[in-house]
Amino acid sequence: MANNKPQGAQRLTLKDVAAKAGVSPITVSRVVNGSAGVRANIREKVEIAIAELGYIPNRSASVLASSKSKLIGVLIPSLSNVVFNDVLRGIYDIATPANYQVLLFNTHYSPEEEERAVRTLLGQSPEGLIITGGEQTPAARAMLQASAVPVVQIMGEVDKPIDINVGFSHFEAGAAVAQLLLNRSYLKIGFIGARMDPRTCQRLDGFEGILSAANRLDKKRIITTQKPSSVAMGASLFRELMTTTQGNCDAVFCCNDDLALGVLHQCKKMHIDVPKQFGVCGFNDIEMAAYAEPALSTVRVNRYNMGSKAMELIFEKINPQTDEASSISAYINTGFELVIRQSTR
Amino acid sequence: MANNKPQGAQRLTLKDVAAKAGVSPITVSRVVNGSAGVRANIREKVEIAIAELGYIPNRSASVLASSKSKLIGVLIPSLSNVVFNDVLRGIYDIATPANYQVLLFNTHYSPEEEERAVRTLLGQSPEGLIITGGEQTPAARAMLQASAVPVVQIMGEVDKPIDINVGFSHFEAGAAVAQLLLNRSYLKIGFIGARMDPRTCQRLDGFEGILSAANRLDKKRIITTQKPSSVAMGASLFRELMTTTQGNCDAVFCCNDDLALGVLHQCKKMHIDVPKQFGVCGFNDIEMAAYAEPALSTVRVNRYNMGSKAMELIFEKINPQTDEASSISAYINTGFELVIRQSTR
DNA sequence: CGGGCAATTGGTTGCGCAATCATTTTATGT
DNA sequence: ACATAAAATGATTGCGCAACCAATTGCCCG
Repeated sequence: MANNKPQGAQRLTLKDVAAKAGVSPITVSRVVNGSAGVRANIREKVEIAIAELGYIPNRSASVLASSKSKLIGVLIPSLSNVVFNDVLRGIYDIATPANYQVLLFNTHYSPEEEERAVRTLLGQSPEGLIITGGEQTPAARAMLQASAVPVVQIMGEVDKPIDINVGFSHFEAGAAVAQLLLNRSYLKIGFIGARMDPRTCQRLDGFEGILSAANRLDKKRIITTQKPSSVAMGASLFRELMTTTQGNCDAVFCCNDDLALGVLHQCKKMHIDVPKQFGVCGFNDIEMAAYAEPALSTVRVNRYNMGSKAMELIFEKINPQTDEASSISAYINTGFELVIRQSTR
Repeated sequence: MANNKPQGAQRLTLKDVAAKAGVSPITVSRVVNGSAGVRANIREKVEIAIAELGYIPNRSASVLASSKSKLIGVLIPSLSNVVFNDVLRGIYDIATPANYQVLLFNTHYSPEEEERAVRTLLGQSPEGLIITGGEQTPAARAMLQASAVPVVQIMGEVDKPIDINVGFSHFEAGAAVAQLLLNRSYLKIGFIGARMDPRTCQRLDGFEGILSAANRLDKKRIITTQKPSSVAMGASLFRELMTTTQGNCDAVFCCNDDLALGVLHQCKKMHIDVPKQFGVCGFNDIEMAAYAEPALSTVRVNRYNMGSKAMELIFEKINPQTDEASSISAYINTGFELVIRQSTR
């Protein structure tokens, strides 16, 4: 039995505190909200009453009365993907000190779930929204547009931003990797991708574009799956790549580092020499990339920054510091950077 | 300029929808809440009006009026630690389909931040709380006790649970690792730990207990830091261990797999043969553990389960299915499991 | 075709708080 | 000490919704 909790304790209100402190409810409200204009001795009296009673203000009532929610809604497609950890950290690190709360939804890469989450979220009068990518359903987009709430689309560069867009061009990043591998004189370059969300597809597009321009594109070397990404999946897709191409492949761009780590592992097992015989490039630059054997070449991305910058922009919009109201440009490019280690020649 | 959003659109209310549909507000409310007892034709009329107007109910008003929030508060100490990803996934996977929302707070391993978060959270009339560990401040504990909200403490076994406790004994897990290393005839066994949160300390305690009983404990072989854990930190602490003990050490228990991966990396660099010359055991069994070289022995833990089980217990408490009101035992042991791979003989 | 009953619909009220404006108290200067 | 301004405090009201109970409607049966 774990039922050592009281039942139905009557909720304390401002009035209770006011009675105890011998002031009016509104004065208590002012103390709670830290607004100036309360004499020190009264403030103290009220604070003591609050402490003794253990009063906790009712947020719903406050939001309803003031229509200020101090709430930021965040929609991300996955909780298992480490990438979003860093983004979230960036968001929380800015939001929390400002006394804002974060309501987080996992959309599982589904625009429909995303639409549902947007609807739910807008019901809470959020003061800002951070959403992933630009593939909202028309209905979700319409709600967002109509809402008068600052919206930041993060992660990728988006075609027509709803409001603000913070991220980088996955297309260009994919192209840069293709160019890198070409420059290192790999000739039969493949691609391994899992999950294949919109941003992964953009990387593939950019990648294919460069290869195709160099007359080096062979679609047989592109192995993808809708299943989630993992190290094991990387190893498995690599085996598939080797089978499909009958070994006629000398480098691969993996859509993330987990996959690439799996490829590296599999290469060792198959006695394929990386980077001489075979080049491997990942994406994201997770910590393990530097500690792999050989160390993994990859693409570094400012995940933390995307989150923190998005939050900062929302605050800037809520509370314009500069005179020219919205000097915020629609697209903030957080960039990317090739990190060349030992898995490519 | 990114200011393509309308300003101050008057918020739609039940009344607006009611007027449009030609019914009373309360009927609209019933449709919105999906309660039975609305004739199909009226329901449809209302639904059309909702869709045309794009009405979104105001959650604060609803919570205030009904004191049902459909909100679960979650307090975790870190967003960067992968461990909590899995826990969170477990929580969300149960909460979301039940139409519950999750309000997540990062306490940064600080009981003070935790207390603040508890206060904030209780102001939102949550229907359940999931918090990490049992080291709440007295004030936080008191608020929690007084709140009549189901509280689940997760991750570790807790001395005196506030309400329900889901986790496993880190003490026993640490002891089990010590016993394992002893059994594999390692004699000079060390410990490497970062962050040193309460659960890590419990693992160390259990570990020391066994070594001490076997007369094999040497505190010089225990290297810890308060700094966060990482692969790099593992390598660094290992170097420190080797310096401090002048190489008089033949195995190490790392408080998590990241650290252990760093140790493995450093061993390779220093040409130390794992597992013959030196044994390494990690903790958590993250995916990379199996793909390390040599594959890492570690301790597997049901992280996802801790989250999902915690949520299920909250639902059970909110909405008792069984007749015997609270047949929930105070402590649910999610267990752990030694996973022996190639980094130990 | 009508009586009786269950199912459906609506009116009123209050949830707890903050905005607004009115009132009282305090400080300042002469 | 008094006038005046300035600051602090209080009273009233409404935010949008659901609970509660009352009124109405439709349905089924004889």
